[in-house]
Amino acid sequence: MELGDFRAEFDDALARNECLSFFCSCEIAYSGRAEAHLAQGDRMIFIKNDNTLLIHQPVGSAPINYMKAGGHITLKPVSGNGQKYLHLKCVTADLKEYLDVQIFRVHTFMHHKLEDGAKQELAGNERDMSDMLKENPHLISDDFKPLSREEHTKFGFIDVFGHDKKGNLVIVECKRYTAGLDAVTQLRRYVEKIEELKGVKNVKGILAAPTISPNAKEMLEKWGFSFKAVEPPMRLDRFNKSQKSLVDW
Amino acid sequence: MELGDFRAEFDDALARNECLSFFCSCEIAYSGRAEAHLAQGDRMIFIKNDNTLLIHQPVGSAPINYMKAGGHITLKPVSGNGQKYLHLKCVTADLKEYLDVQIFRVHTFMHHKLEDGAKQELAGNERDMSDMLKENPHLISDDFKPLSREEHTKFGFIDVFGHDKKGNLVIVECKRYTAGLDAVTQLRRYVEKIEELKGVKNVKGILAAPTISPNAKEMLEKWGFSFKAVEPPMRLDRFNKSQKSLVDW
DNA sequence: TACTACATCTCGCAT
DNA sequence: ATGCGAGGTGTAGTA
Repeated sequence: MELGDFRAEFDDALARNECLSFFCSCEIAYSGRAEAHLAQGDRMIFIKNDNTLLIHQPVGSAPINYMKAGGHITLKPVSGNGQKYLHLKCVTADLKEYLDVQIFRVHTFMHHKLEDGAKQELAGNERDMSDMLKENPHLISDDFKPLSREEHTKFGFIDVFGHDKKGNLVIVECKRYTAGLDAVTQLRRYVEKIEELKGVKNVKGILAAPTISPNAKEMLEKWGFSFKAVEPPMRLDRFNKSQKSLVDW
Repeated sequence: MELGDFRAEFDDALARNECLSFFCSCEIAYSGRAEAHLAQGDRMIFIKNDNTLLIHQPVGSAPINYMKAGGHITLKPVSGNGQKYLHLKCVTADLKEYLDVQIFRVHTFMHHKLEDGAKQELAGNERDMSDMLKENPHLISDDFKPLSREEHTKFGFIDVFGHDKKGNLVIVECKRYTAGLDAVTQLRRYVEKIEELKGVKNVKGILAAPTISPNAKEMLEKWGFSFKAVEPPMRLDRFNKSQKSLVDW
């Protein structure tokens, strides 16, 4: 696609607040929270309604460059060093971040006004897991009595909080995947804070997750906490519902 | 765009391992690490060389749905309930994750073979910050003598490790942004492990970051550690280099 | 492969 | 706005 034509259509689409996407050959520089440079190559570039700008290489999940919503976007022709190219620029409102793209060739370009008010519903996150543990305390232990869930304190928030028959306070930290060292330190922080706050010493810490890493287990036991193997809820759902069709959710 | 035409062109482009991007009206279901559903609306869909699949709503940085590289992608026509649509499906090789997209309308479509072997150079990450502190130990204190950087141990890795003139071991944990509770617990874990490993008690913990949150500071001081205000390196670079042009990196 | 921590993390929620 | 933690986190580095 000829660069002049591209520029005219780009500006027009941008002015109408459409979404834009194009494949191009470009070179990229970013300056802001870090400094980055990417040599010339083919990429796909997206610009959204809110001026979010995403640049993707032909492989990988994460964008190689991006600017968050609200940036100021411009596209200017440049002639220099015997070559012509377009300079796509995006600057944040506070002028702290810059993205500069030298566009040498545009392979294909499309733009359209997109309408979408839908929000994704999601099941099987950590919140659902703590719900499950509060509703099914036997998954933790026979004498666990949950009192609250997602208790917010100024030093963090506790997934499930309760007590046992022996009068111990019990704090449960749950993770959907293999619990690591960070999960243990997090649990420890909560336990110590509750002990301090309530002025007691009989606070039990329980880490509930499908699995735990060896080092984390070692540290957990050293601190007198315990691990309880618990599957995250949506895995159980799928097992129980035996292959219901995915399209009709 | 007519759905039949789209399908033919889609299959052809996919077979040739091109990158594909299109705007469409669709409804989405995901099942795998969680269960998700997104009602009908306009989105942009990307498919990369490695079968990475990304779906973006018209606003926001993160994809609303995605499948990582290596999935098996198919597009089939469906007639049912008096309506016709296309069923875009992506399944991981281990069959543990499914993405199902009902495509009701395709607004625009493009595809092209992208060639890109470039890798991004990036400066100003945490590694650069620990480098800076090792090279300029006075940023920590006048008597800090660094010994190693990014020391890997089985219980985590320490950003900068050294000692002072009084013979204390010194562990520096650095963060590029405001240090929070997690940074303090991380530092504490390293300090305690080193004390245990070396059988000593004189290990000083220092948290180096541009700022620290109030709760984190409270916890830091309670544990006898200290905070040192340090700017991440690339901010200094920009200040020192006084506005060098961004395009010529 | 598993484990660990960073990320220009992003996002949501609560203060 | 800031603080805090989850995320279908993704990604890199290492044992």
